[in-house]
Amino acid sequence: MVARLKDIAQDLGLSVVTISKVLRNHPDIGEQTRKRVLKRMKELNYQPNFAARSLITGRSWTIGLVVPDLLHPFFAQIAKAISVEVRRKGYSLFISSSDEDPALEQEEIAQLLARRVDVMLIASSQLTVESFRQLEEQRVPYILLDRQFPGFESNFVGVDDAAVGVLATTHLIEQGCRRIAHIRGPEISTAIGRLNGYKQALASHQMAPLAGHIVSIGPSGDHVGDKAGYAATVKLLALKPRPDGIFCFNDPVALGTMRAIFDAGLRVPEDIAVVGCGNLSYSDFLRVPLTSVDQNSKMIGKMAATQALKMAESKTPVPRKSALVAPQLVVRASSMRTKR
Amino acid sequence: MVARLKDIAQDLGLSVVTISKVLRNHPDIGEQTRKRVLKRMKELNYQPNFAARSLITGRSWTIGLVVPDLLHPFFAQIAKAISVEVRRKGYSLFISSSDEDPALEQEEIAQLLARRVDVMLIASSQLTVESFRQLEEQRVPYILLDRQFPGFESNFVGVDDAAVGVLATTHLIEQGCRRIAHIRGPEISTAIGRLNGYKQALASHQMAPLAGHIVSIGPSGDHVGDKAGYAATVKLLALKPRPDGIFCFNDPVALGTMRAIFDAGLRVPEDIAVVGCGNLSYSDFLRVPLTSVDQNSKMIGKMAATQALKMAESKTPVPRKSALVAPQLVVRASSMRTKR
DNA sequence: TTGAAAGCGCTAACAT
DNA sequence: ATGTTAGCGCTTTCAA
Repeated sequence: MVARLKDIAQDLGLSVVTISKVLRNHPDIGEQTRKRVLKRMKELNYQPNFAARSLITGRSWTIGLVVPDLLHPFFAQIAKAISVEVRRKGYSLFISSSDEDPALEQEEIAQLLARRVDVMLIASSQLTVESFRQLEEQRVPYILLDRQFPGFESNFVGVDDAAVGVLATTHLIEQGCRRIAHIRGPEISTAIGRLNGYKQALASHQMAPLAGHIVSIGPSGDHVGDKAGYAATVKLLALKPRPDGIFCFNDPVALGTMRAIFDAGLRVPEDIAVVGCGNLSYSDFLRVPLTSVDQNSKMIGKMAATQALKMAESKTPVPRKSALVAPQLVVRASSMRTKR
Repeated sequence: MVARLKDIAQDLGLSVVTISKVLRNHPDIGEQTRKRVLKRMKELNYQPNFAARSLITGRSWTIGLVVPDLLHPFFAQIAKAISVEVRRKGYSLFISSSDEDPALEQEEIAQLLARRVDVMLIASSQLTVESFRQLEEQRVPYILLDRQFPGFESNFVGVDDAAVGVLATTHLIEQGCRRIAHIRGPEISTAIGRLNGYKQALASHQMAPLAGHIVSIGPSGDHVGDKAGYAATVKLLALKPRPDGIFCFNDPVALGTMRAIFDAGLRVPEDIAVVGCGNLSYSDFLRVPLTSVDQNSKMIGKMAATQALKMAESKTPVPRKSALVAPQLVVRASSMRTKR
């Protein structure tokens, strides 16, 4: 059988409360007693019963994470980083993958809420802000990851998407591109931020997007990003004059873009330079290695975990905090038009 | 405040027990009463307190999953599939990433055990079988994923690794390769199984591995697979005669292999055909798209979840079961030497 | 068909 | 420095 405080108490002729105090490093316990108790705990490999503890403290020592797609390396990396950080403090992590389905996400949030998680971390695939109401109502602290909602104040950790756009676009300009197109993502904060960064970078070089140079992949998710990128690029290639640089919403889109360029008999980067976002692990191994903006997902996970732990530990509500992580450009062949 | 059974009982002038019975669909409750209770539950958005329930039933409605690396698409896919399946039945999933570190894995298992998970699912990075003892002792049902331990009986779900080796090697033979090398993985069941399949396929075609045609990537994990694959391939290319086909332990290794072949001024597949394992998502986008054996990780996750749920629900120990999932060959350019 | 009593393992508040 | 009492929210057993 699994040992309980009561067992240890009986073995040692002490009361349950004394054992409990030792367990939680309560100060007023005699040195002798403490040692005896700890010894016996080791012997029995005692593990506190979290359910019992939760019942009385009202805390579950548990954190919930909901991501749109666990298969996506960006979210997998975040999940991994969070898992590592919170475990150190004795928390365990529920992870749930919503498959980019808002209805499923709602259910998952509800289920984790029923588990009385101490904090919720959500990379939401919602378009509206409704599902966060139940969190507010139940007073469960939560942090949004990666995607924000305009006009909705909340704790947030994610990459600085405007900086992503600036970084990528400025790089293309510096590589000599003069007709830089952007294949933008769907109507979520990340895509909007990158688009804004793109415009901003052009503006600071006295440039502006040419007609038809901003195309959208539509509402499609990452799993079909390459197909959407291909289609979008075909449109761009039909323009006259055609672009000489393309900043893609993300790496899967950039793969489709490069394929479309090759299929048209053109070269990367000589005819068209390409920059993606995400810095996926395969970027090095492509026909033309892909320049990409790294989102620093590990750091996002770490910061989210730190903030989550702070919120879990604090008795009183922690002030809202929005943390933007700096992205980083990783230059590879797909954009190297200048020799160095 | 969050609603409790007691609140509903008071509101309706019933006892807590009655409410509890309605909650669990207990038969002997009057139709009228049941309806009244359910109505009130909806109104209050009642969610049962899992901690209280666990405390008395001894079940947590929780499942633990430990993988070596959540970033690896193979494990991410398994985790995702399991998460989907178990949620349907009202279970939540703790996911933990051990970073291929046996000591960390031990800790994570211990922590999840302390959480009283109903079932443990483990893709172990252990070399020995020690850490499973605590599971046996505490009588927590568990299932090993992907990696087995010779001579150690346990529940297991994974791909049929011998079939992986047979599939890949037979394919290379059929493509006309006659000097087929194998870059094998570390001393774990998956690598050993694939190696055996490789030998077996050669044998059934009256062939045998040539001298020096089996090289190992050593103990390195997947994150440096490409470097290890590169080094191993350099050795193979030095052989006379050199191989005309290489079956690689996994896709990252195959990437390194192809790079080494290109660096040597040779062509894939004309000079050397290459087959990997894992069918990673980028396989289509490489300089030469990579033929790979798919491990059917989604199915592995699904079967593991089904088995786990069966074990969680059953009062008595469920008979041991070892399930091998059939792999599938996905042919791409890296091995297509014959026209069709 | 409904409810009263007991208790799961632990912690908080208050004695001693 | 140690122990007593009470109770967290729920389920189980048994009685009405």
